[in-house]
Amino acid sequence: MTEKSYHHGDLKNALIQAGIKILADEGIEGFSLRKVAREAGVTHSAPYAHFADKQAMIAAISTDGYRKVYERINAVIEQFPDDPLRQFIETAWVYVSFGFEEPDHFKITFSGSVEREREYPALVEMTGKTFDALRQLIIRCQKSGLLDSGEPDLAAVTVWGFVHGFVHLIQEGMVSHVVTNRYTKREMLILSLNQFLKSPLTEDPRDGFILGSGK
Amino acid sequence: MTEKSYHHGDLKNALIQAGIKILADEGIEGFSLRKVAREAGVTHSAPYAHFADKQAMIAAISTDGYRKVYERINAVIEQFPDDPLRQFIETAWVYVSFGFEEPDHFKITFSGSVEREREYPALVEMTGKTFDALRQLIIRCQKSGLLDSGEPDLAAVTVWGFVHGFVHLIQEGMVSHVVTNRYTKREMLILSLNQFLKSPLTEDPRDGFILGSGK
DNA sequence: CATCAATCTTTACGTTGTCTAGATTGTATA
DNA sequence: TATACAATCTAGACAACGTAAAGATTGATG
Repeated sequence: MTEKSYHHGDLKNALIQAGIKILADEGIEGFSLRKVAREAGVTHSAPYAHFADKQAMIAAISTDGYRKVYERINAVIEQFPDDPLRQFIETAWVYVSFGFEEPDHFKITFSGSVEREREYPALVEMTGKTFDALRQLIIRCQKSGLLDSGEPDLAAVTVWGFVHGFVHLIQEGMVSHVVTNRYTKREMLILSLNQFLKSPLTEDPRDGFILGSGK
Repeated sequence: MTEKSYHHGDLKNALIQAGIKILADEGIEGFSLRKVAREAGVTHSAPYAHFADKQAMIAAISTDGYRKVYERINAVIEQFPDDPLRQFIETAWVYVSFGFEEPDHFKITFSGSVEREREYPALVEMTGKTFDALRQLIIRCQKSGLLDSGEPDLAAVTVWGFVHGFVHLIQEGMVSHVVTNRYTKREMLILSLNQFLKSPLTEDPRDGFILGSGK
C-alpha cells in the first residue's frame, strides 16, 4: 500500500484487481499481462514473481470471480433461511447479476478461459465449494418438493447449465427484442426457472416476484 | 484446387478449413492468423485479401459452425416428422455432439469469441436461421403438449441456454465422476431435458432412449 | 551487521496482428 | 489479340505481446 517503495507489499492482489479493472474498461480482448502490470504500476516482468505465466494470472482472476459469487450465494442463503424457493431464485440471480454487471470478468471466470490441464489448487477449491453450495441448495429444494427428486449432481448440472446459458445468450444478443422489451432480465430468469419447478409460480406478491398477470 | 498457381482459387474456404483443423489439433490457444495461413500454404498477409482482420476470420469459422449445426438439425427434423419429442431430443443431441466432437470449434462458434459490435451479415443470418428453427420446434412441442405453452422465444432461450451450459460444464470437468461414471452423456442429456417436459419419460424402448431402470 | 531469499527492473528474443508497397494473375474492354 | 484493371498474393516492416535470463533492491533472519 506504500505505492512508492521498490517492494510493492501486496502486488499479487493488486495485479488481480488491476486485471479486473482492465477487463471492465477494455474487455477481454484488450487484456494483456503487460497492460495489467502497467495498470498496477510495475514493470511487465514483475508479475512473474507471483504468477507462473499469463494463464496462472487468469486462473487467479477466475478464482476471485468464483469467490465473489460464492460469498454472495452464501449471503442470500443466510438471508432467507427456511425458504428454499427464495434461496433458489436469489442464488440464480446472483450468478446472472454478476454476468451482467461484470461481463468480461464473468467470461474469464465461467466461460472456460482457464486451461483445465494444469490444476490451480485455489481455483479447484473455489469451484468445488461453489458447486457444493449449489448441490446442497438443490437437495433442500428437492426435500421441500420444489424440484424433482433424483441425482442431485445431475440436477445441479441442469440448473447451473441453464443459468450459465441464459446469461450467455442474452450477452450475445440472441434473445429477440420481442422478449427483452416485454420482460426485465429478472422476470425472464424467473419465468425460465419456472420450467424447473414442480409447482410453478404464476404470480407472487413478494418483492421482485411479480411476473405480470395473465400469461 | 491447383495447389501450385499463384492464385489459389478458393483460398477463403481453404483458410476456414485450415482454421478448423488448427482448432482441432492445437486448440483455441494455439490458434493464430499466421498459423492458419501457413497451414493453407500461403503467406501471413494473404488472408487479408479475404478477411478484414482476425476477428472477421473467426466470424467466418463461427458461421461455418452454425451452418453445420443448422444443417444437422434440419436433417433430424426431417428424419422424424410428426414426432416432436424425438425432434426435440435429437436437436439437443446435435448441439451437444458438436460440442464434444469439436470442442474448440464449438467454443469459437457458440461461446462468444466473436465481437458483437461489428455485425457480420453471414453470421447474423445463420444465427437467425438456427434460432428460428429452434423456435419452430418449440412451438410444435408446445402444440403437442410436450412443453408448457408460453412465449416461444423465451422457451427457446431456456432450452438453448440449458443445452449450451450443459456442454460447457461437462467440458470444464465440473460434473462429478459420480454422475459421469453412471450415465453416458446422452443419458445425462435426456435425463436433464426430462425436467423441461410436461409428461416426463421414465423409460423408453426406442433406440438410445433406455435410461436404465429404476431411478 | 552479514546473508539470503523474495521481489522488482532491465534487456532480449521469438511470435503475433496489421499495414504498406510491390509482384502476379485472371478478366473485361478496346 | 493486346491492354488495362482489379483481385489476389508476396515481401518487408512495425509495435505489442508472452516469456526468459541476469542483475538490482529490499525486508527478514541469523
